[in-house]
Amino acid sequence: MAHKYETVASGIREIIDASLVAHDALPSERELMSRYSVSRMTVRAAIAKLADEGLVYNVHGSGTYVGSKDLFLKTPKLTSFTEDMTSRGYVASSRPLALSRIDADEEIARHLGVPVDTECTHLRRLRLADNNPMAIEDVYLPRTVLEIEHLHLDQSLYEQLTEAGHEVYRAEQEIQAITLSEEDSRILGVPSGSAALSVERVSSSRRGQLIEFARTIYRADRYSFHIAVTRDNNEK
Amino acid sequence: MAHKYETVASGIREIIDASLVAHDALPSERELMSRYSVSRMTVRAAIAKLADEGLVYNVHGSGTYVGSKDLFLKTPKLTSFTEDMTSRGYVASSRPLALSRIDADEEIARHLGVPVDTECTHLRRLRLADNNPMAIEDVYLPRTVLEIEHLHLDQSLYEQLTEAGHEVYRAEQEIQAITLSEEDSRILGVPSGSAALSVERVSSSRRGQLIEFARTIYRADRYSFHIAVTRDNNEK
DNA sequence: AAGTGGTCTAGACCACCGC
DNA sequence: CGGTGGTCTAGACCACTTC
Repeated sequence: MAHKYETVASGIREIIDASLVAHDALPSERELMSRYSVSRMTVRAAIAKLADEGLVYNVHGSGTYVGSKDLFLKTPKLTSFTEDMTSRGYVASSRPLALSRIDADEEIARHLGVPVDTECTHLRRLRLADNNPMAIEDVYLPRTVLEIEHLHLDQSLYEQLTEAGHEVYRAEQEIQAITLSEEDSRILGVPSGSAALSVERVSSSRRGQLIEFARTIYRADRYSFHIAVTRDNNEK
Repeated sequence: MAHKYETVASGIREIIDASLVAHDALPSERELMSRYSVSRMTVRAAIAKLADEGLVYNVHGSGTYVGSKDLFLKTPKLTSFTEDMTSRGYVASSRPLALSRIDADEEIARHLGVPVDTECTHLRRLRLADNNPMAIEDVYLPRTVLEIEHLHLDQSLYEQLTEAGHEVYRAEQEIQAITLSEEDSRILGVPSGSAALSVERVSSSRRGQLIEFARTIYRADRYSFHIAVTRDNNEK
């Protein structure tokens, strides 16, 4: 355990697991200070971390309390398809449908922030969960980010990007409902004209460099999107 | 300006607006300390607030930088339909379709965490943007939260809930693609069988009490969901 | 090696809640 | 009123990036 506040945070987790339920009060910050022999700032750093995850919440002047279990879910996180499926209890797999070098059309160029006709790598994959079709994914990468010859279909794309010095840190996602094309319906094994969930993702590095544009089309009958949001009343 | 860190945060905003663009470095924390005559912790509190909003980001050992404009605004936030439409540049309006007292069925009871047959208030509204149908919204509230006689159709529901001591603080949302029913297609003015975006929301207070279950069905041709996500590599 | 953000101490006073 | 979390000071050392 590298840092003290992480030790304290783990300790608080144990206290909660051992003896507290939703809306019970935690020991006060001053009590935790002496219990772990740390300064108050360290206790507050630990609590801030747990509050960020929604495990506890603060009430000014009253105390810190255990959050309700129904609301445990973390802030939405950027995950790979494999991570996403694993967390949903499926075994993820993948079948390549196409891999080619293309010139960016207007839409791809706009999303990647590059000029039209910039050389790009295009990868189209069928994504499966427990060996059943779940989604069709199209990924577009500027050739300068990852050359097509260096792309290994049997390794995680994010891992390869990290190794190439383009670690994905954040992404913007646009979620919409669409009606499946004839071809996509056939690939996904659903009736033609079915509804589907389209997720367009633009990924970037910590420093803001655009790395990837991807569109994933999920079967509506097998996939939904779950996010937790909070109301920010303390702006400005 | 109540607190010093807010003053510092405003000052940093001004510095950015006046002379910095995306990925430029901010003055160092120690420089800001002396410039505003505050302690380092206060500077860090200000920067933490701005980083939370995505306006700046930290790089350990290097500096604090201005976030890229494309990526800064969209931390997912819990918004009312009116706020949402306003931020998208539309004028929101509403037309009540039904208001009744019902007994919770299994689904509603599960979402609201109450026994089946608990008395609830049900409000169904057509939501319009610039006077064009955008969505159909069904809201279910336990009667103990807001009695049907106290519900005013001409006032914001969230305002009324706040006044009744049930301020909505966070929500879990489930987003999926659906195929519109005959009736909903007619109400929304789209062809029968069109795809639509369904957003189910369970709202709760800061203390975790479940307040509201709502399902909003958006026209797929007019609405999409935009969220920014980050990759959390620092868990555990 | 110099400069940056990350963690931490040992105090202090303020704002808010509940009795 | 006493106890709580919220803000703040004036230092310190560590970890990391950059040159």
